[in-house]
Amino acid sequence: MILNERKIKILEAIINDYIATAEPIGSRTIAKKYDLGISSATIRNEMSDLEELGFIIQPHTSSGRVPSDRGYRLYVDRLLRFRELTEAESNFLRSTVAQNIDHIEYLMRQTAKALTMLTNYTTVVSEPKSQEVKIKHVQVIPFDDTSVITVVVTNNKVVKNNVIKVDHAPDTDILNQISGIVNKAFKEFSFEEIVSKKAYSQFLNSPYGKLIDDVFVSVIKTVGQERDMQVYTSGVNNILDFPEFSDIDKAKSVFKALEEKDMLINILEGDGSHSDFGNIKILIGNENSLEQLKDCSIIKTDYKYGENSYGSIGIIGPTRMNYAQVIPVLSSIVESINDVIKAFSDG
Amino acid sequence: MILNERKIKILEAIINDYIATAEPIGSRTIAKKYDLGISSATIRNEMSDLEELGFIIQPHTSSGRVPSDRGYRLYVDRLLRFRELTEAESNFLRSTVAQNIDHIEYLMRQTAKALTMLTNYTTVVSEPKSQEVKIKHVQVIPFDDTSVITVVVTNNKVVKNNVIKVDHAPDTDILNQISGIVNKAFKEFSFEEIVSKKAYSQFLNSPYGKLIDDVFVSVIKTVGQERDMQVYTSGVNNILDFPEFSDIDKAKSVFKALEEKDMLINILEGDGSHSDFGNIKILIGNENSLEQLKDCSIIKTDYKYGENSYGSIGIIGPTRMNYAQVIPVLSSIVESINDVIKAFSDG
DNA sequence: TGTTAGCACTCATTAACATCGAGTGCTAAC
DNA sequence: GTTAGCACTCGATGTTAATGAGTGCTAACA
Repeated sequence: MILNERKIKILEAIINDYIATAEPIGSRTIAKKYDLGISSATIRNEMSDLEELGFIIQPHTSSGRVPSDRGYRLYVDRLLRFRELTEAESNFLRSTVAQNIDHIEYLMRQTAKALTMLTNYTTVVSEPKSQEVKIKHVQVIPFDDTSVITVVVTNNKVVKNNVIKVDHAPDTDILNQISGIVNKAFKEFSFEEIVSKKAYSQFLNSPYGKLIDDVFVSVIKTVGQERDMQVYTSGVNNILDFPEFSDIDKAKSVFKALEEKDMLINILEGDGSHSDFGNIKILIGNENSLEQLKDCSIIKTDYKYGENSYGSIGIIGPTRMNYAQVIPVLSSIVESINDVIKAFSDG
Repeated sequence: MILNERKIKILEAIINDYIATAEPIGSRTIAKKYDLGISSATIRNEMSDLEELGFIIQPHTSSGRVPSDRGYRLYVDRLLRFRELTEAESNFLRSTVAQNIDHIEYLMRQTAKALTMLTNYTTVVSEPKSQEVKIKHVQVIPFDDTSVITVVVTNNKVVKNNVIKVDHAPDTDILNQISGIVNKAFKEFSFEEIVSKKAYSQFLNSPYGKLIDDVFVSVIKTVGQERDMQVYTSGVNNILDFPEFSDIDKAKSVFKALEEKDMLINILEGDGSHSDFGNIKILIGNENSLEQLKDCSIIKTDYKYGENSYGSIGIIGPTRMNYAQVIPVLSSIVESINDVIKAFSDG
């Protein structure tokens, strides 16, 4: 059986309609609504074929048809025509990025918020990470009599900090010297040499040996820490607005997947064998590895922030999500981030 | 009509039962389950009185009774007997606090998580804020050729940072000097004098005048910024586990209230005229000012973190939440925070 | 006078059943 | 190959009756 032009037209009609209404579509509806020049009976025959080919599904005998994952896949691969962003939408995204480009945390949060606002789906944004995290600078800062704070800046422009307890906090000058020692060590020695304390053993017996050791340990801990990988979500509750999740248990299962940081990272980093549009990857329904998201699609991509450092952005909605709109929106904001970051870096 | 001992016993039975089952309670159930030595008919009469007094409500003629907000209020004020925490629970809370005491962000997140784990309700934790935010220390840190990072530590041990663009980034020594200037200014001048640039006008014409000005502006912005007030939530989706929110619209309305940061701050800071137990405040149903949370109760308190700096913790559940358990749990974790912070500060 | 057994009554819930209508597959004619 | 026509399916909707948990009231009792 061949997938001729007419079958594709019908499939497209079904998908477009289903995206808009979330209701199974019958042959008569198509015959009336789309001017295909054929009768409902003919459409009926074609639909029967489309079902056999696996592109549509009949929830029960005597109901209309609903697109299958495979149907959406064909639609996304071959039929999709993007909806252009309006001037206002572009400006909104661009200014969101521009206003927050100097602060990665705000940028992630506001990006998530903006995407949710424009799409009404759920957005997930992960912190930029490089293959190899490099320490750009460490600074030890005084806090009070018995504690100092170490601040670590990494090559992905992420700033982390930790409090260190001391018997008696040294003054700023001493702390600056210690900072100098630490920075020098991170420049001149390998990570292993630092972990083994070889890189700074000579300082261990100095009056501030204990503090210096504490600072190194704290920095290593901070950088190596998994608990630190931030992921922001926005619009999780929008799930409840879609009729496919009006069954509370289905909604719960999606929520479960979206509430654990590990799961979210999984979603964003999970395979997605090939890129669908430019750098954008699309996972439809069961293409996704998470059982809980089998009724969802994920549209995701990476953004660059800092040298060699990439974070991810994903938009999650029901499989019948509005691909034609979401992809340009996502594409646009990533373009903005890359542009603005570049302009920012160039001064 | 007087609220005698027997009526109170019956009310208590109704509330305990309703907290456990979420089902309206009838007179026969009470007669059978609780050995009050009176027949269901007598209980019926008493229940009728209790309804007239406003402590219980009949959802419809011929159904059992359900506690009203006023009923819960009486229960909380006069009848509540706390459930002691087990050794394991105490240890869990204490170690959660101890492991994160050096980092306010983790502390907030893990506190929220731990409370949700023990109670199965929703937890909200807000960042510590002092009446007056004081700047403990400012440090300017090198990043790359065209940007430096300012790190601001405030008296509530919160660390904030901002990227500043420069034409050509000075070396660490110069940045340390600049940090020195800034810190000195914040020590010796009033906030107004800094905002008006009077405090550092003498430096504005030096080679690094532009950068110095940028740093001051950035610090002021950082400290004054409302967008920065962090609030963490945990277990929001647990709402769906309670039958009172199996109506998806009711759940949505609660979610709405819990998804906006402003709302959450509102919840945590909202009045709550008097403290119910020690420093713990309880808002039952409509006692809460948010319409969306009229079917919820909020149990909240403050914790101290850093000098004169307080954050809030709130636990939100249905009005029939397990007050007897939640209050000791909340009480315990705050005690832990205060203890551990104290031990930590004392060295 | 307070308590209680008894009884009529209420009303949400559930099940059984009929009806409706959107949609199908199949057949026969064009 | 297309289509009109028709019998059939099945979810959705509505009606009715039965069930049972619960009430309020009354009259008798201690």
